[in-house]
Amino acid sequence: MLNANRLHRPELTAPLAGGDRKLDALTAPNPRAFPAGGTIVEQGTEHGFVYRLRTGWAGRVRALPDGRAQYLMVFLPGDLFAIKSAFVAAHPDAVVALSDVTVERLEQQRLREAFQTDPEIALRCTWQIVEEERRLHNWVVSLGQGSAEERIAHVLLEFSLRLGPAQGTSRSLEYGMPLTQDQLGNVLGLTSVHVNRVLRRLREDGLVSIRNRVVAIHDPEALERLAEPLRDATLKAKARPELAVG
Amino acid sequence: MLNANRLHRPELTAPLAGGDRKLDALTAPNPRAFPAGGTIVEQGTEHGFVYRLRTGWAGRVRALPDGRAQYLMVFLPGDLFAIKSAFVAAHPDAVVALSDVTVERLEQQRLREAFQTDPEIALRCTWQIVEEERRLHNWVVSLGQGSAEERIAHVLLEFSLRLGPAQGTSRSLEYGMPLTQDQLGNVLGLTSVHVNRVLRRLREDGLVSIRNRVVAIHDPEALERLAEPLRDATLKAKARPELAVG
DNA sequence: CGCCGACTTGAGAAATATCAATCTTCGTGG
DNA sequence: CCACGAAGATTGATATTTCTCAAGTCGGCG
Repeated sequence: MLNANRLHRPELTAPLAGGDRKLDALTAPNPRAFPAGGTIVEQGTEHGFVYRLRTGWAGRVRALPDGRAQYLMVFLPGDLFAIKSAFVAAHPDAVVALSDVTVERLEQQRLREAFQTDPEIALRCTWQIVEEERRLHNWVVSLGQGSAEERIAHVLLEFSLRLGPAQGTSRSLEYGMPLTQDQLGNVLGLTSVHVNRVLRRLREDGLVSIRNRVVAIHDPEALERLAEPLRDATLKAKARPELAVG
Repeated sequence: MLNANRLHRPELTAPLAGGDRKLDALTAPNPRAFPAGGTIVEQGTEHGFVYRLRTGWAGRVRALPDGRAQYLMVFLPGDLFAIKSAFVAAHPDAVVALSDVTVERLEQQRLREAFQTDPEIALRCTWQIVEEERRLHNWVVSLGQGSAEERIAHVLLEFSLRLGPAQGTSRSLEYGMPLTQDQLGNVLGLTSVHVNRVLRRLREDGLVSIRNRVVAIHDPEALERLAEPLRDATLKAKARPELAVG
């Protein structure tokens, strides 16, 4: 059975972990595997499933008609996606595998029923939706106001926080990160060349380095100082969304 | 009583309009007025209300510790906001009045009850949440990939579309728009100086002009051609979110 | 009248993109 | 085990976009 640790979810405190475990019961027996670069959910299709990422990284990406591309969300193990499709029509953007991944599928119909009868399930799903909005808000702030340096510092720290418990610490100072610099550019709204140059500067300044798909944070304080302006207040206050009592 | 037309919501087809009317019954008797620049919802506070914007423009804005600011959402008449606070803990960002506004307040408690018993209410609220995410996705694409010109063209067209029915056409070629160039910059992630220069170019090229808080679109086709790469597929397909049957 | 906020414009600086070569790594077939 | 090829990373030179700073200008309003 999956648990919060295996799912790498620092935020999943007890009630969320409970909901997460209960999702197992709704999960189709055999997880599906996709190779890096594969398309997990096609653009604009309707489909009867909600997904939970079991291993690997995935991302929602929008392809512009002229060839540009922009990632709209990065999913790490434990994240639910296409969750809103359980409640509304399909999303217009594809979800692709950023590394080799395995995903679990949940039938929309059964999830909807469980959502209405089981508060823990409802909390787990609601948390995902709210968390996703929080990330989008931060993303807008990052793209709108952050310099390349700030954006990169911020995103590397965010991944670190989200992966934290996987390494048994509250923050991973070293973690696997499958994105190419090109993909990182499409996450951050920068060209891969510029991502590369900024990463070099950060490496030369001893803040952080990426080698072999592994991020190593050498000076967490300095990196946080850099990303500080983009840091969202929710994290500072350690606030957690709580289900309002109906 | 409010109706879809007065609320300026092109998207509110019958079932949404029905939910909208039903919200009237949940609305506190006296709408509140705020002057331009006023704070409707303070940053980080808990409050027992959901709001519906009746007249004027408002925006959710994040202030960075170093003085920068970034808007996360622009609300037009008819929009519900702080809606998620009915289901989860408070949002960390303030909502401010971009013009003189009047807002209606809805008690969270009563809205939650109505949400669970009335499908039209549920649809109306769900639509708002999904719509907000759609806008955020487009915003990320715009900030991440759009040039200043594209972003400005795109946002002016978006406002036009959202206000459309107010002028009795499907698209307003002329509409009031209370944002200063400074605020527009904080929406688009640009400085007001640059916003100004780009607007001048667009004006000189005969695409669009802003005078006296009024946007006049002189060449809709050319403006759309400019914004085309940022246009979201949902609009092209005229897809509308539909409540899945539980 | 005179001030204040918003808009406008200019000059120059900084950030980021573009184009074009390498260089490295790594898997794969011979 | 090696050669090769492809994809990603790195770097340089240059162009473009956007910002910064500074100085007006314009229009409404007390």
